[in-house]
Amino acid sequence: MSDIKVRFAPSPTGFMHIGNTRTALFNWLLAKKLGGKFMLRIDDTDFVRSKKEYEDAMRESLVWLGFNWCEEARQSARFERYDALRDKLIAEGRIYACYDTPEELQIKRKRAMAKGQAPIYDRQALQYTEADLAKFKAEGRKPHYRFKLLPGLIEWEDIVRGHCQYEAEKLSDPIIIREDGSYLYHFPSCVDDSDFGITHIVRGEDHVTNTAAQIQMFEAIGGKVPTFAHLPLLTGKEGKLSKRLGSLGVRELKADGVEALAICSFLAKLGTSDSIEPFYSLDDLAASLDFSKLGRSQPKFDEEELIHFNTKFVRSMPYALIKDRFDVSEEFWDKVRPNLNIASDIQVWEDICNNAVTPIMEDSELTDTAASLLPPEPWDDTTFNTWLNEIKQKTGKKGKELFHPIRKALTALDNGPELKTLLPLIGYKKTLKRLKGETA
RNA sequence: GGUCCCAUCGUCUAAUGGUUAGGACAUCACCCUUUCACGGUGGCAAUAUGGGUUCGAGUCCCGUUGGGAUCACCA
Repeated sequence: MSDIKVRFAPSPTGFMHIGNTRTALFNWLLAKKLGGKFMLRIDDTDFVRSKKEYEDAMRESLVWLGFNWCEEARQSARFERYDALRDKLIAEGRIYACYDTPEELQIKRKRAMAKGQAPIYDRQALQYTEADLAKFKAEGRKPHYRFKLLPGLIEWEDIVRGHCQYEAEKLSDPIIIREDGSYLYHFPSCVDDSDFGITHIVRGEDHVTNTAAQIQMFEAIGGKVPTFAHLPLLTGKEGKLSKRLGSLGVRELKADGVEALAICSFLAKLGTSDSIEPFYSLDDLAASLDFSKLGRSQPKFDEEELIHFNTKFVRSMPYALIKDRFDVSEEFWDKVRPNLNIASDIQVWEDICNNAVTPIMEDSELTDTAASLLPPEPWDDTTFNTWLNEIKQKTGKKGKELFHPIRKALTALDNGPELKTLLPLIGYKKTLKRLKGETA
């Protein structure tokens, strides 16, 4: 076992959606491919927005998707650890108190931008006088805290972006502790990644500038800087699709009959030079993972395409994947699956073959004739053709006029598997009754 | 506006500076199927733009245009 370890760190402030899923997927696949571990971390430092309901739903989605995790942590249980490191860094001068109000900061930002300058924090807090401090105290103002970035070039080798570099001077010192004392994302995330031995961080490219700041944070807390991979963000027709704007929930997709593995196959290959094709196990998908095949531009995610792909996925899905979900035989599945749109439609066909169907009579004359000519069982491979030819001769009907009324009488549907394969599944008795217009 | 990133068929992408610019998905046509489908075979379809470097540029350089990210007391 290698010491490779990755994590998926959702904040329980919403449901699992397509953007989340992609991030989790790439992390899981990387761990699998490298023989490493995948851990789940609940980033619930935002008490206001974090909800148990979301957390539960997230786990449920993760399980459904097949992303099993071997370890779990929760940030809200680790405040003592963060506090200790916070105090250490405050003592070292790397974390400093600020008393600007959000309004003041906003004004500063706007003013800087209006002047064509970078809207980065001016570090006024580093120049407070005793008098300033006394005044804030008298006013009852509470501080928030920032992490002080050291000047210089911050560099890293990104698995997907290659060499990356930022000048620390052009970045804003990130706020890491709110006025109410609660932690923001940056700091706990670095502490945890360091403490839990995370070796690779795979996330969306909306985090690249965060990475620059966090590299200094890892160094400040004496942690090892992990290897980063920043995935190009998915875009939709309406613009970007991120964990905040992402509207396409995994639960909804599941409810619509989209297979977990279809989602994974699709997301893993979208934006790569591999063609999007069905993978019927996550292990196979992991084996095919290759970051060098990822493009650098932002792929468009189209739900229609996913749905379409899912249909293709289902139609060649092996029996092993559905045998515990539906009570049908392998033979039945193999015969009917080329006509399914979603897997659960197999139930519809199961019912048509084994339960009562009220036929739809389009051409009674034809179906009556068909009934009178229906040969008794046992049937063999030639039975259907022979039978149909007799109906054709007797009625003079052919093509669609011949097939459609029979199909409607037998299945009450417009389309489906070949009648030839369907007939033996329905059987003589039901066939005969339905041709006569009886519910059977 | 500062910083960072991106730009090839409708979509995802391939192409050591030399290819008829390739593949996949979609689409269209045809074939198979005595029906709808499934399946099979083909066709259509692209280097954003202006300069430069070079014998030769999708590829290297500069500009322009367009897009995205970030600059939150969100993550």
